[in-house]
Amino acid sequence: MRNATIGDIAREAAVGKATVSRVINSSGYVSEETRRKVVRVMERLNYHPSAAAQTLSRQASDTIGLILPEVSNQFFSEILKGVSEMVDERGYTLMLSSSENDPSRDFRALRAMIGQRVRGLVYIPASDYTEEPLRGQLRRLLDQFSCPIVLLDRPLEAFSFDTVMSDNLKGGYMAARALVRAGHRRIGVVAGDPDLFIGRERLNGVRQALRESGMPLREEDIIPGKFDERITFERALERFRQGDCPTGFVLSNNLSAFGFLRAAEKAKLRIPEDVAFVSFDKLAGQELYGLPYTYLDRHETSQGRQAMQALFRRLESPDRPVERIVDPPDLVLKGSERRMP
Amino acid sequence: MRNATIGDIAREAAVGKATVSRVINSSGYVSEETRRKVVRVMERLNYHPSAAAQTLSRQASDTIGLILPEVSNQFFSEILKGVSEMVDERGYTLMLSSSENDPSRDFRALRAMIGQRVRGLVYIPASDYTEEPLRGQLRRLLDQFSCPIVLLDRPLEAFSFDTVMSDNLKGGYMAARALVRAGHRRIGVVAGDPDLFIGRERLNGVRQALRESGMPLREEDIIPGKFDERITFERALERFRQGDCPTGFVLSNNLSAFGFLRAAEKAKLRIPEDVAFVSFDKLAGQELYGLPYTYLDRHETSQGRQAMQALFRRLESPDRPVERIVDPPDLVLKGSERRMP
DNA sequence: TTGAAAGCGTTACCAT
DNA sequence: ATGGTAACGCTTTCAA
Repeated sequence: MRNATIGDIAREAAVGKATVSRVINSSGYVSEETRRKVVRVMERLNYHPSAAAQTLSRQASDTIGLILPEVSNQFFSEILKGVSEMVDERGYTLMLSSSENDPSRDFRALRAMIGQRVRGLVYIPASDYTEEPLRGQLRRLLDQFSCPIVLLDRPLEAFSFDTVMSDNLKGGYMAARALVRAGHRRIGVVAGDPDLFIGRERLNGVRQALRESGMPLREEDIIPGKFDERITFERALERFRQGDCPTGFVLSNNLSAFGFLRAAEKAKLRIPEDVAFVSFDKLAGQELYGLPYTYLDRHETSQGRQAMQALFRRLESPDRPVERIVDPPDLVLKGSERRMP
Repeated sequence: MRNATIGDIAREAAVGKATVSRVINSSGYVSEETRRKVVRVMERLNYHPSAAAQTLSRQASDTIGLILPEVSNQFFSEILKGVSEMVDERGYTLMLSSSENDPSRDFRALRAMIGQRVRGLVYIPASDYTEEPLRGQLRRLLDQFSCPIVLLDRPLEAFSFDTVMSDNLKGGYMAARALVRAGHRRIGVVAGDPDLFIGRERLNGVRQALRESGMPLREEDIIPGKFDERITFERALERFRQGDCPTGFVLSNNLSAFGFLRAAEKAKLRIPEDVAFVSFDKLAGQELYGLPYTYLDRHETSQGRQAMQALFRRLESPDRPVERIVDPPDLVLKGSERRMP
């Protein structure tokens, strides 16, 4: 049973399609009487305008695209929440794609969004795309968007899009400083993916803080975790067993924290007695476990909302200067940073 | 700069639009030579067919809709992951809406999906809609879908859609039995939302197990948690302070567990020495904390995939009998169920 | 205040 | 094997 069309409504209400259209969009002149008549018919026939037809005719859709690297990572779920809320509030519709950190899936998602002619795109790239030919391919794809694009969480150098991201340098710095203040004299780090700017940046922040504190980061105290739980687990465990460890670590994100904590447990290291840490990103329900867990709050939901706001701002004034919103994290002390004698 | 259209391609390649269309869809006859020529032009012009135009013309979209109650609840994130994976694999596109457990937002989401003329809908309702007028409104909306609908996680009685859900009765039963086996002689429950079938069902499972074990559930041992963290926290704390408590509890979902654990901590009750439990749903990263956490694994990602598979099955054979897939949870013993002397 | 008709970018039918 | 053309459901312009 076909859905009612504007033609059906027009016929039943004995008016022209144009009039029905005006009623739908509350645009142009329609006498109150006609309006009511039309509305009644629409209700009777359960009329819902076809988004596809509207998009085609208006040459603009009501869809906002969101591409993110991992749907089921709590960090991105919170971002999704922020984006989804605002999309809803403004009466848009959300098209979601997950790249699972894979550039080819990232590109596929981009192509799908182009096909949808999305009204705006919030994009968390799977990679930094600093190397050819990927970067060129990305540019070609991004050029196809005739709508605003906001980069979220991961900036893309050499592209000038509005961007909302954390202050990663400062974050790394704050985390390391917290450990220093707690009295640690040797500090290590579970580094994020060195292929990602945000990974290097956090590491740089740590480096800088340690240098300033006169205890430069040693190469052997950098555990390459790549923002991956398993890799972090393996490397951290290896490092623990090797001995001669720092007393405190900076962890680069929530997945690093998972891996690190598993490794610590396996190595029978107590937190913070045997090994202390400060991590980027909270863990769902961390408060409960009695586990001390000091972290940098990156306001994920708020960042999602900010990205959408930036998108809407640009939608309204396309010529405004490019925006880069850099959100400084908040340090939340929960005891895991402590130095035990 | 407009996106290229099929007309542009046709002109540049000096062929008819129909031919270009055949190339796009690999349908009908096109000589290899022409095909190549057309493909070359499409690549040169970065051609991406307009999804809206295709939808309109084919009278069918490539979009799958997903409506869920809470985007940022880990349980639903995992479901989202399963759905999103399959949508991707089959070359569809995902439209996501979150109702935040609010029927009016639920309805709004449904209307949006109708407008999109989605090809299929995976629907986790915000409510059971057992009462009028809501149920009637829901029916009117659902009737507008000319595509398959699969109910996920929460069944809707009086509607005969394909359904994928947990075996909640059995889950409640298993959880309570686990406590009984562990030696508990008095068992309570943090009940889910009594307005939801799944909430009542889990409670019934617990009741049944306890009755069979000759220690019927007492009214005062039912803590009304409503699947809400805050409510559970408050009620559980109240109950703990009141004293004369069961030694073990069944918790109805992950949010109940959060609230319960916070309350236990606040009341200085140790797990499982002072109070034991078995909960529905895992917690992200629970393994890490050294917190014993016995739970029922409900295979969320798999359920998401199963829902999509059911959807595709129905898409392929619309006349097959209605399917109800009831997934029994797995009990994962992690020590929180233990009875300490 | 209203309606006829053109156009949006495809697909599919029908000729050729 | 190919192309012209009429849909598809809506918006928008223009005339009335």
